[in-house]
Amino acid sequence: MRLIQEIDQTCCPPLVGSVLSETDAERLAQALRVIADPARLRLVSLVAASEGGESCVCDLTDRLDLGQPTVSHHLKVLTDAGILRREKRGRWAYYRIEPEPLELLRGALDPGAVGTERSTELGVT
Amino acid sequence: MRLIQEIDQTCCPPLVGSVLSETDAERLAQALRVIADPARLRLVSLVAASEGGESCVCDLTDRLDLGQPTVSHHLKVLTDAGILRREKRGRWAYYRIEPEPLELLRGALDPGAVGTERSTELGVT
DNA sequence: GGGACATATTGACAGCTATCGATATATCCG
DNA sequence: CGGATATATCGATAGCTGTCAATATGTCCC
Repeated sequence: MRLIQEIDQTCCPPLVGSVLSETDAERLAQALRVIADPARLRLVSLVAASEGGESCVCDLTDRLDLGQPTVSHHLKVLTDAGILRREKRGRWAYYRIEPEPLELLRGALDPGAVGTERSTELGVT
Repeated sequence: MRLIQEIDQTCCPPLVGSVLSETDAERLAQALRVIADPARLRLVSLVAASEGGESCVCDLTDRLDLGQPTVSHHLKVLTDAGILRREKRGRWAYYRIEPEPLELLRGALDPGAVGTERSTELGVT
């Protein structure tokens, strides 16, 4: 039983700039854990690089040296997180990138204030 | 026994733009796992927000609701990854952010080619 | 030296998760 | 309907890691 772990607007306050609350840290960590896996990184990379911007599971399974259930599992994790979108057409399931979540994660990693004095200007709690 | 897992220039080819090799995916995943933890995210956030850009361990231990050995462990993981730098002065150890690794990770997440045709232009393997 | 303090290391353990084989579900086709 | 194909789900397991208590190391000061 896996919980939905959608990466939404509220998941990713910037890592630097103000101190992360326990809740925010938990949320951001959960979002990062989704992509902190080699198989899932390769899946995202494969889908993004595929022509038409989408891949069906069979293509992905072929290239990952992992069993089909395992690939399916990773795709579910990525989809639940909102990073991939699933569309079923006939017997096949096609996955494509949903750009926003990755962009949000990226934004959370650095607002450009690392190592500067800006951090103290922003009302540290 | 923990391996050094320095995040260097070679760790983070872009996630999107070409297909990640198994090795690159493993490296990037390892780097992401370092920050995919709520305690470590809060540590980075705390250090970045502290005045002077540095904190000693005692300050961090106070604010994390975790035991001192646990905080020390997380600081070691972050330091081994190159995200924090340790400087010992007297009895105290001070940690500060090393901006580059986070910036590299951030860069790996998206070169701006998500969902565009650019990915196919870049020589997909 | 010796006590107090700050931090690091060690060893143990519980919880999580990546993986697999087996099976279920769903869709197409003849 | 029945077989074939594509994907998802289930149950089990092994390996990893975050956490802690106990202890070690290092530093200052009297």
